Amino acid sequence: MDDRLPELGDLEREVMQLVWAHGPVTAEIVRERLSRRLKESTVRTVLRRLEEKGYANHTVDGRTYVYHAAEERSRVAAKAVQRIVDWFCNGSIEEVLVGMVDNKMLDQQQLRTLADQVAKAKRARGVKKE
Amino acid sequence: MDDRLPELGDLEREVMQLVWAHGPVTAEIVRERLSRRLKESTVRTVLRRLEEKGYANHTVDGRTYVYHAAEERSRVAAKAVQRIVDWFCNGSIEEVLVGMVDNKMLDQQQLRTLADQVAKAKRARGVKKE
DNA sequence: CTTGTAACGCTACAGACTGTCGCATATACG
DNA sequence: CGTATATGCGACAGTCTGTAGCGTTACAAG
Repeated sequence: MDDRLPELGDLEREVMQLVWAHGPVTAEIVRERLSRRLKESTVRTVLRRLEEKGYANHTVDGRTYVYHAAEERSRVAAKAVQRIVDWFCNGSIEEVLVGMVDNKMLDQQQLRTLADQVAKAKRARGVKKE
Repeated sequence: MDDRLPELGDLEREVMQLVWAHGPVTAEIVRERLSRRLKESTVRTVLRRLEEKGYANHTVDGRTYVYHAAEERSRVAAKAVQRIVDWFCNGSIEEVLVGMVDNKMLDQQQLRTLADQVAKAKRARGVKKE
């Protein structure tokens, strides 16, 4: 449940962005949307590796592979953050948040608003998911 | 001011932990504290690379190099998180935080307490630093 | 001044990971 | 059955990381 997803390279990350952004996609679709112009085989290799790494799944439609994100973007982000926290702050999320405030990446105003948003979101969803 | 620090390998990270934990250190000190038993040259190489990457500085004491962390641990962590946020959430910290709550890494209770702590910390320090 | 010793940086090297493909293969369609 | 197309596999170069040997330099004792 808390499987550590391997890190991604730049291209891999860009591809995942697309998968997350435009729902299930084929290698061809990804190729088109991609900023860089790459060969299909390149795209397919990346997609395959993404699957090996556990970031994506694929289903078959006719003879075409359709790739889906294996995990929600926010979930992956959360895990990545969790790892950072474990590495640099002995697991203290507080420390990171404080650091972010110190770094002007986040101010108390935002943090507070956030707490409310989260509380609301949880209340709205908590019922049907738990 | 928002220089992107390169990522660290496992050993590099472990060494940085030591630098942060036991203030300024020499290669020898690091070597002793390190879990793995490594050659001095190895440790020195890592320290040097850490400096090249901008994570550490060194001053000279006699003929010995003393390494200091170039940035606070919490600051580095914050930047790392910032990067995650940029990559996976279009810069929306909220999304990550929400993801963390969804993922049970953080609950509203904690978030709220956090907001208070931060506010207090900022008030206590804000005066003399700004 | 010469030499032993300790600390340093430089260079190297193998293994992993990543970006990029070419190519042999399999399969739906006419 | 042959052609086109989508697939996976294998490959290769470049980079990063862990790990270390070695030549060099500076300080201390003889």
